[in-house]
Amino acid sequence: MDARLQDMATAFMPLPESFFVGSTPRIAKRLLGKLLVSDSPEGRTAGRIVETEAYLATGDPGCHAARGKTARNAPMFERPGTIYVYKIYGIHYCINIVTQPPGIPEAVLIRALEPVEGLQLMRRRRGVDSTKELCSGPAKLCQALGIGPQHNWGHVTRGPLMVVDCNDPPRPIVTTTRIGLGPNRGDNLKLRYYFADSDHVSKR
DNA sequence: CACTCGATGTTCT
DNA sequence: GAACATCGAGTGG
Repeated sequence: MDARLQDMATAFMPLPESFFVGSTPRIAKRLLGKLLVSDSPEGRTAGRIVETEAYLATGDPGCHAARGKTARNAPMFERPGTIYVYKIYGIHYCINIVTQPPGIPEAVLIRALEPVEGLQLMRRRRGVDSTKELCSGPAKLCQALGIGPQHNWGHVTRGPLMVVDCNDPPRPIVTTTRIGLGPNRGDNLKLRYYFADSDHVSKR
């Protein structure tokens, strides 16, 4: 294997399942700065994770699994690293990564990316030009990366959707309340995390 | 800028 | 029926 291929292999080595073991808020913070890489027949798209939210199995009425297992939330009960894609408001998709052992439904919602690779493909899929508009929201980034129901039940350690460490230096993180939850649904819990200096988060 | 509202499928009351 | 981990078009300041 020549040096260039070696670099590629290193650069796109997915994080191991053990990365997704631990307390969910901790994993949500640790995911900031990692790359989400999506391969499809149209090409590769990738972005740096700059905003996440944690959803907990207990004491969190905003969690999709707060009232038990359903056909929709069943992937949340699987192994750490399992991909949970759901449809919201009938038209958009959002992606979560499971963070607890089987039977404990906790996950991290990926809320925003800084576009890194395949920006032209992202623009085509999104129908917008502005780089800031490509991935600055949970449904926007799914559209930009071509994420849909075909990825549900998948696992981020085995393509076509992977989380990759690129050894970025640490950056200051803001911890605050989650977006889009109504009253009494855990809207007071500080389980949202984003890079303070990022221009690509969904909301300040 | 801020705000309202429509799109539309699944889940829950 | 109503709510929903959203987005974008439209309106008004």
